Amino acid sequence: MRKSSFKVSKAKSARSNWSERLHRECCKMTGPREAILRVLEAETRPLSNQEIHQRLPHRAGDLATVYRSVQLLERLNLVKRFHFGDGTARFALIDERHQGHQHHLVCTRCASLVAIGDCVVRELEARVALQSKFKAVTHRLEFFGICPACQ
Amino acid sequence: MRKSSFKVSKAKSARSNWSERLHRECCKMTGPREAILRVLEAETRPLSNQEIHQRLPHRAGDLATVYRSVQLLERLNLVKRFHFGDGTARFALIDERHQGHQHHLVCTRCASLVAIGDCVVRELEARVALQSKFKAVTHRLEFFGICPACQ
DNA sequence: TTTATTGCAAAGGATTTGCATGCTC
DNA sequence: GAGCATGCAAATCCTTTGCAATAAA
Repeated sequence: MRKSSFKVSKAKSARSNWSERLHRECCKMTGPREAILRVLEAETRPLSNQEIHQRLPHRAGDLATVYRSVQLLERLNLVKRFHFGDGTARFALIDERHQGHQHHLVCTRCASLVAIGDCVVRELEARVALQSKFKAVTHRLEFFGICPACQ
Repeated sequence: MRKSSFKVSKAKSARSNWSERLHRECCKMTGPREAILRVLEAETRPLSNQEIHQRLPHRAGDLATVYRSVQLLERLNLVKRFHFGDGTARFALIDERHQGHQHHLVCTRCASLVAIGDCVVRELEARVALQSKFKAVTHRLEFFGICPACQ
């Protein structure tokens, strides 16, 4: 079956990509880290540290390790951090095709996620940077709403 | 002097607006609440609860009261909450002319603030809502950078 | 073997809450 | 006077950190 074999090879390559990315920064590919990445791979919606920890295979990683790993993975641009406004950070795997820059529509009831195609803010960002004389200007844009299932 | 008398009357009307807004929701205009609003009025950049508390006139409000008041004022749409990514919420008075919908460019070093003229995301928001079948779609957009003084 | 990483427990910081007292309306 | 708001202290929740033990390269 074409489809499944494609999936397997895709998964494999993702895992070795992770490993490579880690090694490039003198970090090790450990059990907990791979487990965390798999948890994030299995769920599209952003997960809190707690939620990641709960989904980990039995005894595969302490909560503190989840915090540390997720922080590392963020630095390596493998995961993206979300702020929904409650004081809890949530994380999702970055879609490689968008190089980490992508915006989302998030359901405020169930936290399910829809990716928004393009970033229309880039031009505005350039203009803003120019006019304000700020350097290293970035932006954060998220949409919120109530998804069909929760309505 | 025209300018200052204008300022005074503007301040007065702002204060009675606050009062009115509070009464509309069966809330009282108390000493601490007015003091907090004045602190926010005096500073354009968003302040944390701690910072608000420190700027309060002597003994005019407990830190817990600041938390409670700011929460209330947010609900009444008098102040806007900012998340800069460190785990601390910051608050600023809402500019009435923008009905609470405005975007900002924030300096990541000193938290100084520049308001961005228009919201270019409105149209995109409508499109997003339509395609995704989400209801009550809103968005949050902030720009970050390093201001001229901090460069 | 060397060095990064983990687990555990404790600390830190922001925020919330319970409750008796005090203050607006 | 009635009911909301405050002060104070304790409790919660998320997150970070120190350090000895462990696992990856």
